[in-house]
Amino acid sequence: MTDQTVHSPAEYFRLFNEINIIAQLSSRLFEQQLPAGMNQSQFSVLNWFFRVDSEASPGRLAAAFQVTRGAMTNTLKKLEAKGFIEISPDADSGRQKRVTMTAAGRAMRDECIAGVSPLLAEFAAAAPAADPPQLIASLAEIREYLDDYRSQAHSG
Amino acid sequence: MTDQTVHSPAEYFRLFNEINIIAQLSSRLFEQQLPAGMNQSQFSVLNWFFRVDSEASPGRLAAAFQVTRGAMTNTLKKLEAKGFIEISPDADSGRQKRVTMTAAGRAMRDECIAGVSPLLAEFAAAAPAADPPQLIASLAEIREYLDDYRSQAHSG
DNA sequence: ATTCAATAGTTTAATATTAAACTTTAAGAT
DNA sequence: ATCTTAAAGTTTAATATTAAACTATTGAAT
Repeated sequence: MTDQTVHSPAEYFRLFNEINIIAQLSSRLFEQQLPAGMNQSQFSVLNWFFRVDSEASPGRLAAAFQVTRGAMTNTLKKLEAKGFIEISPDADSGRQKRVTMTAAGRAMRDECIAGVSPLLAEFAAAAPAADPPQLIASLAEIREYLDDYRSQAHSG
Repeated sequence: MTDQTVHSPAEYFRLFNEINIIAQLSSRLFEQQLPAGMNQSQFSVLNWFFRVDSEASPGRLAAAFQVTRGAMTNTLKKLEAKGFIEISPDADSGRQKRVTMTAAGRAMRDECIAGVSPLLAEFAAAAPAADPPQLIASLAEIREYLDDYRSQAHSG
């Protein structure tokens, strides 16, 4: 149990302000480094298959990225049209689908990483955040809180 | 090569991932607390007039929030239509405009704050971030870096 | 077995945003 | 003075997202 002072709501307000502006700026910068036709949402899905699991339902992906199922339907359609993923019926459940990444998808994921790496390297070299691991830990905590809050408020 | 002094690009990648997800979740939560017809962009402009200055050009506001001038034109139109701001010609410059907040705008800003306060208070009470001021400072540093980076990369 | 509710995915309408083209105004070079 | 360039704001087309309505499937209760 840490000895915390009570932080003001206004402080959290500023916190979310900063987060929003960074999200906007960084998303734009990143997307500019991606190969033509790719955006952050599409890349995130390909990268998820690389990092997390070799297959998933659309709903699982929507939950992972905190977007609506409709948004994920749209993103997956784009990826499927370009041959980066395959969408097949799920043998175990008629209402679910099974999404997997193709070889072309893996290649595109690598291309995206290559495109983004210089920017990230430059960023890491400049090191504008004093302690990234600590920062990530704090943000993860906030993200989990928000995620729980949403679940409670909407379905409970 | 340790990640202890020099931080890895991958770490920054995770950092931006967290930031993006939080931005998405928090924006949605906040907007749900605002009075009907108001969104975060519109509220931010009203709040800016409260916090920062009593008047501004559209371009100054666009720069403050890191959105395009086109986006700001759109937001200001909405606010003007509802009588929350006034847009008048600038006496000193024929190509600039002068935006000010009306009394109705101040009232709506207060209403927004009232709507959002319970959520923020709940959040502050739960205190999911160990050290908000430190977190804000780190994020501000990143935001400034990104802002500079963009200026350098795009204008020379 | 039938009914009812929940779940997975899709579709639709509305909206906010970007990038780029455009208009108008200002400022500087000659 | 005239021309050129930059700046401020608007408009347009494209796109991603949400919320809500919709279809189809599953599972549970009776």
